[in-house]
Amino acid sequence: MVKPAKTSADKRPPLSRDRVLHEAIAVADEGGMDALSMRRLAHRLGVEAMSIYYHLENKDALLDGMIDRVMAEIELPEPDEEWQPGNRRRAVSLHNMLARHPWAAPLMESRTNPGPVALRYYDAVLGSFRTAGFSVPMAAHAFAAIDAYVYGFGLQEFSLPFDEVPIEEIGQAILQTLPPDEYPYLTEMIIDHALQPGYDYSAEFEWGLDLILDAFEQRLGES
Amino acid sequence: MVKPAKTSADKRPPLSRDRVLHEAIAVADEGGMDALSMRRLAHRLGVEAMSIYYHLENKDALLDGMIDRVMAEIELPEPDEEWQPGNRRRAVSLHNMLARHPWAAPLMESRTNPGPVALRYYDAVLGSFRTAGFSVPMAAHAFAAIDAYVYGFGLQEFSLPFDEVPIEEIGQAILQTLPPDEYPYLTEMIIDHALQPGYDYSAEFEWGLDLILDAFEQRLGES
DNA sequence: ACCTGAACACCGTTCAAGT
DNA sequence: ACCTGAACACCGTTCAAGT
Repeated sequence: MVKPAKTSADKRPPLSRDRVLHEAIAVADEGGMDALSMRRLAHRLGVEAMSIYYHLENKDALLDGMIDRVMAEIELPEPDEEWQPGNRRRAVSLHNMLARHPWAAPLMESRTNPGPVALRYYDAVLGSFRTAGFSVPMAAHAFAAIDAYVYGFGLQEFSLPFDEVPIEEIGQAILQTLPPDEYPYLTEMIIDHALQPGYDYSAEFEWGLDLILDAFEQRLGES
Repeated sequence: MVKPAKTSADKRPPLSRDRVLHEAIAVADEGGMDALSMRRLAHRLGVEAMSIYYHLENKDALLDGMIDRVMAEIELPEPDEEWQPGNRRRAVSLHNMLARHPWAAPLMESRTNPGPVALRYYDAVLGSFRTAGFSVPMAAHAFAAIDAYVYGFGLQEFSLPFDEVPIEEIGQAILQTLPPDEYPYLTEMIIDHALQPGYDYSAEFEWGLDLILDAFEQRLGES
């Protein structure tokens, strides 16, 4: 008997850990963490909910796997790169990753078992500071401060459901209900800054990032 | 007929928006966001789940109410206070609030309708910068950078379930499974820094905060 | 005015069973 | 080896009904 050749429409690729993780990230990217249920994910994979449990132990393992995957999207500082441009590139690419995966920031910080991708990432970043002459405590300061800034900025920037409604309308809407003499500085900020034509909030990210990087450069020179 | 005097054990105080919010915050503080279900909350209030809906429209309104309440715990910069000590005090008290309510950081950033408490907070912070001579764009920079740092730091510090297990054991556990020659800088950081007797991670927060505040002080002097 | 019971459309997960 | 169906203990919310 000859095995019948299957047409491409005939059958989906078999379920696998990889396919499940890929689709889970897609679901979370589109609809947020609330949209990611085992049942809905299974439906998108053309399979029953219970089938997922053959490839991943439970939902926690699914979340760990998703984090490991998106962390691989972060560019590492290169060994032959100066610490500042290397970490600038890393921070910007982390920021971009958080833009693609708005659900990731809170999740990354609440998981306890770092995968190999995470460990390599930590080691590369710490290495970039140490080889540039940072002391061990100073490397800890730099890692903590830069990452707190990047995650925190991403948290406010990307966890808002502003994909459809442009930020101007939000500002306008707030202005409508705002007694201007009760909140003069907030009113001023919205009118004279946030609602100005050239305003670009994402430029704010790199401004603050450079402030922090420059501050470390300075401390390095002092010691 | 005389109304019978009720003994204190006889009856709980009647349900109210205030009691619901108070208890909801307590539940989230103890068990995290996952523990907060309408049914469990109702049970703690000695009431059926549906009773809550009389006082709050739905779970979203509950979350908005919780955020408004915890934001009231943040100390505002005073009008007669210098911008730097005022914002240092504010940032530290925000950090403390996030320590008490680890669930708050991701939630605060994902809500869209700021209550009166939030508006007053924004206005007070912006006012402290403007009266100190910050331009409007510079006040925006400062607010964005400082708050990104505080929220991001709190995110990594408090969303970990490290209440019971001390951080040393975590470090030890990671070390066990870590091939030291593959991750030399990470190994060094854990052994020579994180596991040292005097190590205090919470001191890291104020170190980075002062770095950022000083950097703004400097830019102010330059312009 | 304030609270409840039953019902609906969902969850994650276990476990025995199918191929 | 890989997938499924039925079942369990949960969710948020609607709606009509109780006092």
